Amino acid sequence: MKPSIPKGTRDFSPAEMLKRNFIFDTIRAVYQRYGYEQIETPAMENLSTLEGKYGEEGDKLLFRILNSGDPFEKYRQAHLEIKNSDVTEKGLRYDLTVPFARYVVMHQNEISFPFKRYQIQPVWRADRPQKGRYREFYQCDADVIGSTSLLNELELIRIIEDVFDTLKIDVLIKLNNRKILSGIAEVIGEADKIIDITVAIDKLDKIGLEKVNKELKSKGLSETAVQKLQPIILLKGSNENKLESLKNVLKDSAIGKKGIEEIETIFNLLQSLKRTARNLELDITLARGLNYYTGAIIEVKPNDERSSFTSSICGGGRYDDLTGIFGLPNVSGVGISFGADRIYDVLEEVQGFPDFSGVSTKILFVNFGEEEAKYCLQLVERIREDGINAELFPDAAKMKKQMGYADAKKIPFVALIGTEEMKNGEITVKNMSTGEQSKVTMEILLHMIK
RNA sequence: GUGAUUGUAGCUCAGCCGGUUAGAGCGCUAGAUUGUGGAUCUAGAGGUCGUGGGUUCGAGCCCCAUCUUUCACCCCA
Repeated sequence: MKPSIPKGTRDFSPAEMLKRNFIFDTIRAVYQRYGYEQIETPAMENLSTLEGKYGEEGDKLLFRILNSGDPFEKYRQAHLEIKNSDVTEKGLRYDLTVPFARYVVMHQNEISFPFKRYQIQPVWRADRPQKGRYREFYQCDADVIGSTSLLNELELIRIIEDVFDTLKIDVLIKLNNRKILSGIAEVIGEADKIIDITVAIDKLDKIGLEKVNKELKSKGLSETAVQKLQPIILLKGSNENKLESLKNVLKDSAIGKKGIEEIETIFNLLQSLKRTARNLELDITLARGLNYYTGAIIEVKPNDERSSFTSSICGGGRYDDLTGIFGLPNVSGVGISFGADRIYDVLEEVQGFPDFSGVSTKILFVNFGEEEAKYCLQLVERIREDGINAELFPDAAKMKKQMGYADAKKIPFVALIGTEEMKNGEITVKNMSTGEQSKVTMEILLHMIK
């Protein structure tokens, strides 16, 4: 049979794993520097945990796992109609936030709040694959749960800056607040249509004002409401200018004013760190994940001409009551998630990966035969004791084969030890990039390849 | 879920109007070179033309279905 893998999934070869680990290691190091602790949760969750948390669309994109055995058998025999819930009760996780909420509720007695956790694991969505969209991809989440302080929002923004600074990706961080969106819906007299409004204006960049207005009307917004909305969604200028305008627009909305206050607090905190925040933009058309965000909404996009990515590579926000549905009310959380696979694609486009040659094996010992190999084994052990990656070729293959192996694997040094070297206690070492070759002692060799 | 698009050697791709035994470059293996990789030369291996049907005297090429690739919509990391 011809081997294949499921649609939207990928294999990762050694060269790709070096790059992927560069991303994971960077994010992990930053998370740890800010005091976040790692957890993992199972690949599969009970469907009761997942269903209804991601909206109608999300439910369709859940991978459901068929119960083991032949779950259809008894229904078939009795000629009964079969419902999904009869044959599947588990599903692959769709994101890391909902499983985390479940984790917090189940482990609430072991956790001392506020709990700062990070989690780097794959998630699965039965989406049609396309640019930057896979059916299996890694999310790198950090959340703070059990604290309403806006210092957490500030910290997450600083984490985003640190990660992309380290990865050397220019980004634009967009910030909004769900309370501002609620305020806007309120002042235009369409408070109950907030989801329709936010979904529509979120597309402003993409489809333009005209189509946004058309969508708004098709969702049942009145002409006057749409007209009232125009100056608000077209707000331009600096963050300060936008905030001043919004204060005026939302002066009669308590919730709207609260949202403005939160945004201002975050900006002020950033300024107190003497950060210019030039890559931080207040964007009131930013809606995202409306299903559980209640306060801050964060989205990060690449800001580099060489990248064709217009979709987000990191997103997040505050959700006031995510654990409520699992029976633990009044616990607020705020978090972000880096999309590792999209960051990978961006780094490829901007050629931002460092050179990984020589990060693996530093020296290969050529195998000339049983006796020589046995002798080399001790030397390889000695080199590894110093923490240097070294290997002995397992077969007494032809020199051409062994040298070719070193070449293909970009191993910078090759040691050749035959009967002559064994007798004299020497090591013939060849520098594979210059072609130079010399006879040295172990001490000198260690110095050379360190 | 909707609309396009792709599939020929390990990889990148040719393949004429439907016509005999499907080609190239790179890679791979072996040799030139029995203790020396990359460069060169020589030889060799490697194909169910994604899969299953159909049309035809004849299909890599046309038709249908299906899987897959890529892209857009919806939605999203």
